[in-house]
Amino acid sequence: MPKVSEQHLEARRAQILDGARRAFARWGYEGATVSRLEEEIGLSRGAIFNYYPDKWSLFYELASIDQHELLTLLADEGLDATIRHLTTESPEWLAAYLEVTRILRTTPHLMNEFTSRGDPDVQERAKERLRSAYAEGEFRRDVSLDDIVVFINLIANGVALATSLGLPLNADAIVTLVHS
Amino acid sequence: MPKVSEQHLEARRAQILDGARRAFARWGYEGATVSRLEEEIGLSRGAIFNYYPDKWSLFYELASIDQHELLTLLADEGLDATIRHLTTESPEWLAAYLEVTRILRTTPHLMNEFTSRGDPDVQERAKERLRSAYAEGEFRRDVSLDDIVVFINLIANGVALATSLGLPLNADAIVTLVHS
Amino acid sequence: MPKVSEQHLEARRAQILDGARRAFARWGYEGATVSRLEEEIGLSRGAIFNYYPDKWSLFYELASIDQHELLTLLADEGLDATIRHLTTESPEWLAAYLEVTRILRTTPHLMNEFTSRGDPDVQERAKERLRSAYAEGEFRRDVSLDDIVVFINLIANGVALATSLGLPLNADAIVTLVHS
Amino acid sequence: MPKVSEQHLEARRAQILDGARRAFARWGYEGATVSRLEEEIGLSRGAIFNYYPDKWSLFYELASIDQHELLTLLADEGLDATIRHLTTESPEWLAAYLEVTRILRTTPHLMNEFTSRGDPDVQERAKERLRSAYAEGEFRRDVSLDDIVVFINLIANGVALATSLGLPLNADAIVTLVHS
DNA sequence: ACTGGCGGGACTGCCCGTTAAT
DNA sequence: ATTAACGGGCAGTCCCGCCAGT
Repeated sequence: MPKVSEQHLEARRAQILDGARRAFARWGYEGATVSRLEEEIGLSRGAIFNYYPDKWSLFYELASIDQHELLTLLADEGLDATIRHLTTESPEWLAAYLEVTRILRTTPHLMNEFTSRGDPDVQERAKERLRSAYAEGEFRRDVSLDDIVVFINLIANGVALATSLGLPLNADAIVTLVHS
Repeated sequence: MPKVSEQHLEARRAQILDGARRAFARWGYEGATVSRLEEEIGLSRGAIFNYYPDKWSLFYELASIDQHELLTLLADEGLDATIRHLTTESPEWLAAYLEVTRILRTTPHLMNEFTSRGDPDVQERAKERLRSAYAEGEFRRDVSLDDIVVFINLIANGVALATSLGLPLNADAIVTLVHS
Repeated sequence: MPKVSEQHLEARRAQILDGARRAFARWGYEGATVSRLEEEIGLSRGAIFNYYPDKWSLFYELASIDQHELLTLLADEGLDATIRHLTTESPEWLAAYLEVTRILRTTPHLMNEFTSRGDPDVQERAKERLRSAYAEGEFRRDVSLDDIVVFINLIANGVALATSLGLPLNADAIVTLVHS
Repeated sequence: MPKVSEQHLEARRAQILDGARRAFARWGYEGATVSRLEEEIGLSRGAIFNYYPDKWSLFYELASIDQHELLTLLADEGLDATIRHLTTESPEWLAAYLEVTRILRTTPHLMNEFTSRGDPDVQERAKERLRSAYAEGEFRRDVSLDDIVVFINLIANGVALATSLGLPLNADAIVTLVHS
């Protein structure tokens, strides 16, 4: 029997995630000290750690949400829309996202958890979407679909990184180059 | 009249850079504490900081060496060789390289210094190489050279990031996809 | 809505200042390492630096309190009482006070802040007190008031320094010598 | 059988002392790192520590020289000249001199050594000079000579401190005020 | 539910004096 | 005699997360 309504709890979680995303975007993961998280979120340590056990799980939650969104977009709207989405995404947030690869790399436990997370259903749908696009000749046929998937991943990463570095990207050109 | 020979000094610098690269590769930039640098390098703080004023300049030196190598490769051997080189580069080291984008991003002063560094001559030669490849029709003509350069940067970043994340890359496929 | 009462906070501040004064008195400014401050205060780094941003501001606060006390004494009780007060002040603390002149000297920024701090009202009252004492012939007239003020400062500093060096001072003699 | 002439050794010692005095004056005792001493002296650590076992003994030597000079001046030229000398002495050096009182205070061993050092003969002559000045009525008679000596010490210290703080001193006024 | 005081660990960079090398 | 590489200690301070208190 919670003292406050479920809605209140949800609103708090949203508030915390929003603020945390801003803080991570602005300062990066390590640069986003708990103190800065407090500022950006508008709640104190106690409140934040009441909802998320530690800083990492906050970030983890945000990354999971993103991954889900991106895969859903890929499954529903296709590759072009996804790439365009990436180029318009907050560069700073993407940079923070990239930053944590170090933490993942140096703590294998987290790495496993991180990569195996996500809704298998959406992942399957996204893969299916790419498969049919390949079948319909949207991509070059002199390279296997698997390699194309890797390449697309690579483009996505590249876009993320370039965006995070502040390089001006021409989304149209990239979309064109990826195809045929 | 230095106490030790120039050779000794050079050897020490190499030893330090080598160890530092390993440490950064293994632990990431922030994860590579000075203590771990000491371990990996095999020298004490006193020795290390006798050659480089601080941790950052150590990393900076390594990054500069890399950039120079890469541009030289691009200028001399062309794009394909460069991409292949990237895919065989130590993933861990690349990850560390990516990690510092945060530091660069949040300290504009360093960002400027970092991006404007390097030998202008090599940079020009690399650009020239791409220009002539474009003129010779190695790349698609429905997109401007500028956009292609951005795209290639993007590929490079993507390769680096994918490699750092441990994704298995098929260099041939990527090289193929970049062309036409 | 703070977690602890204002009284608690005040008590903590007092505890910290007291301990810090003892530590500075015992070990001098530079000699009072944060570790020793912890010991003397009885709180951890975390607690101390929760109230004061750094070691210097701790010292600064103590010095400000002292200066205010001394000027108030001069304004209310006059010069003799002030000199007597100085001779009974903790020699060790005065020594620490003198020690920081080096820090002030070598960092002009701090010097300005340090000398321009304090309540102007009390300063004015103290000056006024000296002015009327001069007018009433308490001091020699063959020297200007300005020079006398400098001289008094000098005496104060000298008393502080002598006290800090452990010289036994005869307050009566000094008071006598300062006058007419 | 020294390899170099005694003169050379003496010159080196002088060079070291000169540079050290400048460094201490500029940076204070603790602020004068060995590196800065090297710069100012123009010799390396090895050379410096070849002549003086450590930083402290360097300072000690300088302080001893000063004390001797000052007492000699007092004995030969009298109080006024001594005070004037103090007011024209390098303020920075005096400040460094004051700074080490902390070190002396916190290490009783050094304190004893420091205060008991010096040529007893000169000390006696200086005292004698003051005694006769007192006898000839140069100072007030309503205060004992001992107290006057303390007072003069105090003035000296005060002058040193004030000078070190950059206060503009009117030597004439001070000399006047000390007398009669 | 929420606050923020607090503990204590860890970081980088600096500093002094030793010592191997010339 | 002189150099400078080098070891190792330690300083200040920041930071995360716990939990006492409201």
